[in-house]
Amino acid sequence: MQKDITIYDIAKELNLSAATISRGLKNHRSISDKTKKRITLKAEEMGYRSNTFASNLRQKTTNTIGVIIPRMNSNFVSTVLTAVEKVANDFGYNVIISQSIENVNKEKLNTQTLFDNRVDGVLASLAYDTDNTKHFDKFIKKQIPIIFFDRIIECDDIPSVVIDNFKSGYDLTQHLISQGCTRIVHITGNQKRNVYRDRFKGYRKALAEAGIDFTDDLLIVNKLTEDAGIEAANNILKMKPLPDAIFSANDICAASCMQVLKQNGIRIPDDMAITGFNNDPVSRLTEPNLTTVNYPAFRMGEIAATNLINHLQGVSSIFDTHKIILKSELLIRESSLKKK
Amino acid sequence: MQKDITIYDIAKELNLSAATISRGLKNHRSISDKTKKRITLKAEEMGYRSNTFASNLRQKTTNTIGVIIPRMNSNFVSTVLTAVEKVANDFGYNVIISQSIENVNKEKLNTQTLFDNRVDGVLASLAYDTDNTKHFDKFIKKQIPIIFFDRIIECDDIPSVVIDNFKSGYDLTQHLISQGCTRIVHITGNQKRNVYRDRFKGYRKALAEAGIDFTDDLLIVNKLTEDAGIEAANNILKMKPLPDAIFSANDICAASCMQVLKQNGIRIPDDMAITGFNNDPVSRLTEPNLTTVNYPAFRMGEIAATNLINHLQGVSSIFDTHKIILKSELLIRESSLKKK
DNA sequence: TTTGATTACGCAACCGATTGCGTAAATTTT
DNA sequence: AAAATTTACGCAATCGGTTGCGTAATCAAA
Repeated sequence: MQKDITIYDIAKELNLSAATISRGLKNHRSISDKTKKRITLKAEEMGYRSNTFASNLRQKTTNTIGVIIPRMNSNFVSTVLTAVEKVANDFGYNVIISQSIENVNKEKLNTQTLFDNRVDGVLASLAYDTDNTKHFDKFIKKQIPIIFFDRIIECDDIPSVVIDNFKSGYDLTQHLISQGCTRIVHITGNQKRNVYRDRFKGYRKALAEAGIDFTDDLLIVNKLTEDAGIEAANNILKMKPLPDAIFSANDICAASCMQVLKQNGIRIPDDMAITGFNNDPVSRLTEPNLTTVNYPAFRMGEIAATNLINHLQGVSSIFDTHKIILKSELLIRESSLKKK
Repeated sequence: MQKDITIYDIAKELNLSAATISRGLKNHRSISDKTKKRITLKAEEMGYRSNTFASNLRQKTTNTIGVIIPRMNSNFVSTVLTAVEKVANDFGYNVIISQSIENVNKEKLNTQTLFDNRVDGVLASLAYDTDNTKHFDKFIKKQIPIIFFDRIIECDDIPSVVIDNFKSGYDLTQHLISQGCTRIVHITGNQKRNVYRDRFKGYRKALAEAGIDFTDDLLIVNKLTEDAGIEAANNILKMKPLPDAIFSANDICAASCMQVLKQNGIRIPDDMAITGFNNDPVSRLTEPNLTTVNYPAFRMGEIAATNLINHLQGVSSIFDTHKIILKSELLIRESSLKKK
């Protein structure tokens, strides 16, 4: 295992100083073109690679952005991450990803890890039960920029990128009502989380506008997992009278729920219409296909990462825009289309 | 934005040397317990955080492991990553994840990035078309340990963690044959990739043992995506005579394929049995549920990461075991159970 | 009380790149 | 040709922990 080549080694070979090598490699203007060429050539020849740590230590910057997400095993999150990684790489940034497993305490640990790793900026989508942003204060104090995406908390110091969950919830519900549904169950997640809270509000508003009463027994709050969908279905089957529609706050839960209902002889959408949320691939595999809301995941990751990096590079400030709302659209499929 | 606290600041406050602070914080035995306590307390009080770069620079180690994966948006990969992250965190390691997007060239770039970031070790699952390990040589030269998992290339210098794809392919096919199927289509991926090649071999062997001829028109090679499944189904529908079973090398493709077949009046499993691979959640959402092979994803990530870190810490060597084969099991569900 | 062993800590060099300041050489201006 | 600029580069300090070696102080043994 040979020793690493440093700028000092190159300097010695070329009878130059390390300072000149450093400047030459960074294309500094005070180095003549001829010398620059000699330097880069020699560096290449010797197999030089810059030592990030020495550089970071001196420059107090890491060219790394940290991302906190609840979990990465959803189509939505992995798509966002793909976009973030792409943008970051294009700008020469590295990405550190950490999962909170939907747990505030793990999320707090994650912020600490990212902080200790001195990330230049942070992108975060919050855990189920995160209800304040105190654990992000350390970043703010050090003026390390943060952008929340999707699962956010409104907060003066932290801008965010989201979709209009309220409107989407409203649109979905209105669609169900337009199909003649009046007894619509809503399956959702922890109401601390903006996305679920807002969808629920949209649902309430649509009901109210249609003059339909809302009663608590129509609301199911769970983890929105595959298993939770099965359990929800079993509870729904016990309801009297049976509901005529279900609006689940994600596709996975809607899909497993639908399956159990079908197994119990419920015809979808005739006996019961179902809608999901997210446009996850499973929404296209259920039978009937699931009506859902398309979520611009890639775009969201792209925008969040681009804004963060532009801020870091002084191109623009993340504080120029406090909240960016992306367009989401209703995808009406057979699971909610009652035959006339 | 206040200045960062360093060990020198703590040293000044306590009238000690920086060396003592450094040792005290690392619980070095040559520092008295009383002094250690004073140090840790003061450090806490002053809000000290260690500067990783200074430390890395000096120690020539980064406590970071790099992971290369084709994509993270599959249940299998995200589960592996979750396990890797968990193990790494438990041992105080950081994880850098990079996606090759199933592309050798991107994979090569990724190895370079990880190399430049001086990761202490590497875990990799190879892209579709990777057919040699030359781009990993730089790690080997520097004695940076690598472990391949799942998508591997047999190679003397790089140990791996896998499942027995050959046996699983064999078992699945034998199961289909036991159900009376004789004309079994195999949908698979790039044959450069061990996982697909081995499953195919298992399939061939089961056929041969049952005295069933294999003909090329029963083989469909594609990207195993949702769309590829749809296309495959359309091609299968044109086959004369129709096959009586399909063995798809993953669940996603099997699921979308099944859907199209059903829409065209094919009854599953009576007209055509279908099996997938991976035990992806979608395998439980199709109707009928998909027969598949359970993949110990979490365990695989756990083992790969643990072995790598143990090697880094000198506890054991990754070269003790050249290849670890995890147990995978056939999950027989309705999609392949022909009624008698 | 003296000697030898042990404990507890400090000194200073180092890791490798960066950068403000200084200067010799080259070039332009008067 | 002398003076004023400009060009091109070097010196040396710096970033913050780490660690081999050295030593004063404490303690046990003789």
